[in-house]
Amino acid sequence: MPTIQDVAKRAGVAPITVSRVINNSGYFSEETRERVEAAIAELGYVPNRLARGLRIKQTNTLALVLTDITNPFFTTLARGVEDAAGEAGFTVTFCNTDESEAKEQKYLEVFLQQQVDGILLVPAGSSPDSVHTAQKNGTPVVVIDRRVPDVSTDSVRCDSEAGAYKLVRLLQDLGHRRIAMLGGPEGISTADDRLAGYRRAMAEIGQTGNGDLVQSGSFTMSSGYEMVKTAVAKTPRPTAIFAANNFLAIGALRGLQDCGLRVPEDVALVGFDDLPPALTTFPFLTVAAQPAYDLAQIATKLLLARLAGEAPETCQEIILQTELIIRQSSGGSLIRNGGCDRSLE
Amino acid sequence: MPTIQDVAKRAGVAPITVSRVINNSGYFSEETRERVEAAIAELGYVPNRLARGLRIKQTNTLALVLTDITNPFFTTLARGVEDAAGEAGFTVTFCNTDESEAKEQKYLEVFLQQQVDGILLVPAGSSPDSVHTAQKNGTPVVVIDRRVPDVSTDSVRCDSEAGAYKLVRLLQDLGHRRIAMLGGPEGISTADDRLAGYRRAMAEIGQTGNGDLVQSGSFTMSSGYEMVKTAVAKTPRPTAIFAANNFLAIGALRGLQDCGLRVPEDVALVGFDDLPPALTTFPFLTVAAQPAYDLAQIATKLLLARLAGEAPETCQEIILQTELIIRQSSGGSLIRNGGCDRSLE
DNA sequence: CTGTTAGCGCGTTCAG
DNA sequence: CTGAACGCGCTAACAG
Repeated sequence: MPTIQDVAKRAGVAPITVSRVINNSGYFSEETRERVEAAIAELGYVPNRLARGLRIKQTNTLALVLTDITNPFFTTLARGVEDAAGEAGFTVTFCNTDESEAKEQKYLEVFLQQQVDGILLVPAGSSPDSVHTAQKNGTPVVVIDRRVPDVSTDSVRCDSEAGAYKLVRLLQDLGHRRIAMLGGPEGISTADDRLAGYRRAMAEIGQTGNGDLVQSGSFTMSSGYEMVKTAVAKTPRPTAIFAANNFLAIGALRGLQDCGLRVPEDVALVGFDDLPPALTTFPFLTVAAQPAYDLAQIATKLLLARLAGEAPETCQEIILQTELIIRQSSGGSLIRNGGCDRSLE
Repeated sequence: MPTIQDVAKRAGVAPITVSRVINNSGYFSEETRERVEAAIAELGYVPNRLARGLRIKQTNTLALVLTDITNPFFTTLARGVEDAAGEAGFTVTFCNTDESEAKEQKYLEVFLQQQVDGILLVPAGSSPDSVHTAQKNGTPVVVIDRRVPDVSTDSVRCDSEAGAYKLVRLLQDLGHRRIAMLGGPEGISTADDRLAGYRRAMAEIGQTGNGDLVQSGSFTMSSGYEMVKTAVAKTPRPTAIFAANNFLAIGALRGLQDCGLRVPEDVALVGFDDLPPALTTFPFLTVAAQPAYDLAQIATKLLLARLAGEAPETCQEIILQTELIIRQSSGGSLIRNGGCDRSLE
């Protein structure tokens, strides 16, 4: 592969001149620019970013650490990050921790070694280690979607507590009193906050100790499937179910169908996180939807501002609200079409 | 940030000795290893991969160029690549071209500058430029999912022609003769091949010139929505629709519902690419499913073999088959539950 | 406007 | 088993 030296020789100039042309920095005449560009084209020269990064101590790269790349919420997030970073001339490197703190640590280490300029992190657990590691290294971090305890860091997320509260209140307004909760992993702030929102709403109707109606699992379809079966086996049977994320809701729906229970006639169902329209055969689930794309844009811009030294000294904590989207699965008087073809509506 | 020199000083050894310990190469005593590791821990030393890559001319990084990261087919692909690469100690860098050849060129340039060791490419168009650019640079490429004309390169994909043929034959076996096709972008091999499969099946029932039944658009929900409306406006109305990918199928379903047409009673519908169960409220669409994860694993292993110099000289072209998954949307005698709750089945 | 010198952090080469 | 010298490709700092 040709180097900047080869280009310089061919153009009859010094390497630094080639560098100036490539990066459009400093001064050079129009004529030398042409000569250099001709040489670059003739040789098929490709600048080496490793060498450049080593020299200038900046790579124009951001890292995005996701916990589950198969979840549309996170792919939408990824789009938002990529779009915002791209506009600023930054490249994004993704990875997928599979909700494992060990993987998270490993990837983070790799990113730091790669000298990424900043990190957008969806934490896989409640350990502050990753954030600390990055901060000790002097690499700015913005935490997305979830809280991490015991660290001071920029963070951008949705108000899960309020979203959950709204959903459960909706169910209560529809007349439900016995509402089961299918929760996410304990220690994950989104799971904890959604549970808190549920508890607050339930307390308002005088139910405080309804431990038997609450379960926690993982953010997967199979977990939703298992938990819902346990939930509907209780006596008396819950009349409504709140699933703490999109995969849990789908699993719950499957489980209810397998039990021969109709949604919403026999059991109402609401979930957290919407499914993209392009992936949904029949929009059916009532959900609290998070503005994933906006979340990502805001987080990325905050990180870029930090890198540019333009952000305020103190840590920023930005919290967006969810949107309640009411569809058939919650049932009740808000939906009026009572035919058998509701799911084709 | 501490460098290898700092660690060396602290441990009372030469930098090269630290290097040997880190990379577990060459010889060193147990005692020096301990001293070096202690120094690394005390200083919080993080090796600089830029410097390492610059020196050894290898980054242990693969690039994965995707056209649409919101499509589950591609996220599954990404998982497969990441898993296979991770096992071999390689890191994966993703990007998203949005089906734009210009973006593809831009990202490719960046990846080459970053000195990635190999590239997995889902081409956004039919131009061989990207593959040529990489090959001229000496960076191995494996093309995934789609064919690229006029280049000799490794490639791994599914047999779209045969998959489409199977789907259309299924419709024909169910009695359909007037079958409309909602195609993808011309020039994208998967779109072209699926059209070819459709044509072959239609020719077998004596229909060769059914140009009015064929449309082409983009691989999006809105395109499917538009095209299906045009399709059902024809006289006589088609009795079945073949959508060339998952987003097109969803869009078609929406369009049919908006026209007051029931699926499958009024119009049968089949699609290409399955939707992940965890994202599907009601499994409903009959599809030709592609083994995305396996595809990715095979492609990655092929690329890694190339890098290791273990692959045969000649270009490999690996073609997998699709699986026909029959659900309600194709209708007909193969489904027997004729109730109104079929979509909740 | 252009060039020279030096060094980013690491690992190969060769010598002990 | 350990180390010294050198260079990977690039650019900051300074000279001219």
